[in-house]
Amino acid sequence: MLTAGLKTSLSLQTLAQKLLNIELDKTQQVSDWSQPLTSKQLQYAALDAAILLKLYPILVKKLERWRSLSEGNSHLLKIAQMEFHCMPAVAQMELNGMLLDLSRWKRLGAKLESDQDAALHQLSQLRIAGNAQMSLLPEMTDTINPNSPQQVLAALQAFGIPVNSTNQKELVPLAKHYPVIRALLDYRHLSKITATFADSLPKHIHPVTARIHPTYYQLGARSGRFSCRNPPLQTIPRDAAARTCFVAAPGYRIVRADYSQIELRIVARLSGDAQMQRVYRKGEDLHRLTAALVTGKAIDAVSEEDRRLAKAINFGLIYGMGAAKLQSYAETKYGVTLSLEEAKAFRKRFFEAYTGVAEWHGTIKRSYIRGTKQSRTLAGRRRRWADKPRLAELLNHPVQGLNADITKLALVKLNKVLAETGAKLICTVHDEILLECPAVEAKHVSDLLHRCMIVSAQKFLHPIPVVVDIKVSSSWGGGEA
DNA sequence: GCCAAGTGCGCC
DNA sequence: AAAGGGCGCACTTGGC
Repeated sequence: MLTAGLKTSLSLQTLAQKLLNIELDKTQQVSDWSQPLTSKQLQYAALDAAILLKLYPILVKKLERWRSLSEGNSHLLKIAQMEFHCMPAVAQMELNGMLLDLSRWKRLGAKLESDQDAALHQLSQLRIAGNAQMSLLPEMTDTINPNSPQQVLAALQAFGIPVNSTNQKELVPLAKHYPVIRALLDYRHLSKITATFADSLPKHIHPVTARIHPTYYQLGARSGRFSCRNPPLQTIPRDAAARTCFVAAPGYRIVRADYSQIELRIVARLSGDAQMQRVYRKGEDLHRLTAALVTGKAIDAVSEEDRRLAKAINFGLIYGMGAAKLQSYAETKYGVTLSLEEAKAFRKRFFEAYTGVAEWHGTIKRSYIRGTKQSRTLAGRRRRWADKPRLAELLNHPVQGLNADITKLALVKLNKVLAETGAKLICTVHDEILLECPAVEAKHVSDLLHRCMIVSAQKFLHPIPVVVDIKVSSSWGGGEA
């Protein structure tokens, strides 16, 4: 069950070969280990461990050699050591796993399935406006597969709906004009959720522990983030209906904490942008400020829709999104309709208002033009590219990567202080950490978690304030501060 | 039947 | 001048 470890791209065999000039005979690896071990197997196992001692000093030297002058001469050994110290936390997460309220989950699954059937039925009933004689979808659902992009596209085009693709980006703007597209999107959403989550999660319940133990890949993402599989607990739908099914054991509570707007705070820190710094230092709302700046309204006149627009702008533009993508992103993810001209104008005003961000982009653009093939976070984490990276990758890595550094540092600190409590680490989702602890300890444990996360982020974000939202409840959903 | 690539979409 | 990033999974498609 426990598979924790730094799963790297280099095998031990390769390392031994390259650095020690030793050929490891791996033929024993696939031998039968269930019987009493042969002397060959014992030798193989011992050598596999002994080789690590020889590799250690060589690898440490290599890590020390990689210094970055621009980042206070920090070397890679530091970030590597943080990864090493993070490993026990990862092992704990996998071992502890999460508890799923199976009957609740199955009730939710049944509801989703009936909703899905209803959506499919609606799809078959709907007639296209202006084409009342023609029933698009009996044909569509009887003879074509609604999961086939090819067939769906052909059907939509046959009825004169102007689309080139059937993805959300194309369909969402059309949903308000064509009920059939609304129904199709509803169906697809429900079928995604039922297939990927409702049906699959119960299969991952461990027969002995009755809990779900996914695999966390400590360096699963090139940014330094974790990835998570079997099942992917980092992609559980965020609505309460799904997350309240992940529960604490009887007598226990789930304590969860997440960083508030961590990526935007990192941008404020890295760019030194005056407006962003000011808004965070005053504890104000960055999205409202952006809304005011791009629409020209006074802060108090900003509507909820303006604020949603601003979220799309903030999250999109800091990583170099263009006007056309901003337009469809705002529509698809935030339900805000923009013309291309508006998108262009907002993009322009965003960079006029946040001049520090514009300059930060300029700096990265220059290194992009110089053809750089690597990027570092403030903590010293390095990402390298075999070929020339895209600009957006260079813009993103210092931010997403530092978020990973901060969360991992928090896990390291947490592992130390949690030992004296009954709390168990059960999950982490990029900027969020979940613990499960005896109810009586919940207050104490949430204070510890809060402290660890704040201190870790402050180390890099100072003087930008750090905010951690923390909730205690009997499940992953709901809960109170 | 299997496999790899492509499409689409869940999360941060 | 312009260019969002990072994942994992279900399903189809096209080839064997």
